[in-house]
Amino acid sequence: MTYAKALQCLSDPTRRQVFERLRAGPQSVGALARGLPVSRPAVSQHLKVLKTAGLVSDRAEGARRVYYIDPDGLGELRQWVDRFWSDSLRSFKNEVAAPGAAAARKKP
Amino acid sequence: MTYAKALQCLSDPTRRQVFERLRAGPQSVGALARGLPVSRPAVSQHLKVLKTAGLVSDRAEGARRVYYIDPDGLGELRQWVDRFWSDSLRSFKNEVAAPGAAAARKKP
DNA sequence: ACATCTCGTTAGCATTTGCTTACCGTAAGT
DNA sequence: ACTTACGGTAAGCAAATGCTAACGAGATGT
Repeated sequence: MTYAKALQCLSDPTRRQVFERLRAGPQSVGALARGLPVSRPAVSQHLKVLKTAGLVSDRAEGARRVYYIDPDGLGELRQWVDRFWSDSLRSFKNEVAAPGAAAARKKP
Repeated sequence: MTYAKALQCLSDPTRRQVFERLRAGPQSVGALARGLPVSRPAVSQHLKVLKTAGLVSDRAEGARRVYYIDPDGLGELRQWVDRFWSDSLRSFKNEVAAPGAAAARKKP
């Protein structure tokens, strides 16, 4: 059920930008904010949400906090999408072959 | 860039419910609304959004419209998540091996 | 022709959400 | 001790978002 949180997190564009910037490697909050069009507190709030979704983790490094991507949350999302995609592809092939074959139609 | 729309679509819980109900097979709007805690127009609006994101398609069947999952939108999302997951897993392994090795630290 | 069923669209409303500005605690440097 | 750098949190606000109720259009059946 954690894929739901992951989806909601990654739905916001700027939050997704924050997340994608971490793809290059661990970074501090200030470094992230410097390359984004929003303020530093905004980035901090986004990181908080990303953390509660299990998408990132953080580690103290002196005065600054370094954030990095945590594969756990992304893994669950990946699993959900993968299963969904397999099922959908199968039922879609049946669909184009015999349209409405799987539908619950009252009056065919 | 369509994965962005897919993410925003699937972030809403009820919209995700609509989408997951189509997993079983093509269904009409009324049939979908009957099993959900929201009104029929709400379902109709959700389907509209899902359609513009390439996640579903529809076909006229007499007076009613039957919706079904379109693999295109989901496929792009899948691709994006897959790539992201591979990269993240790799950099995460490097991370636990040598913490901060990939980080851009000004003062090590 | 009339009534019925199905669905999309609009207007309006309540809630949520992302952002900024301020403030406060902690860590390092002098 | 004082100052500076870094980042989390709270308050407040403007914008986006999802919902319902009401209406209109097209197909089906009698």
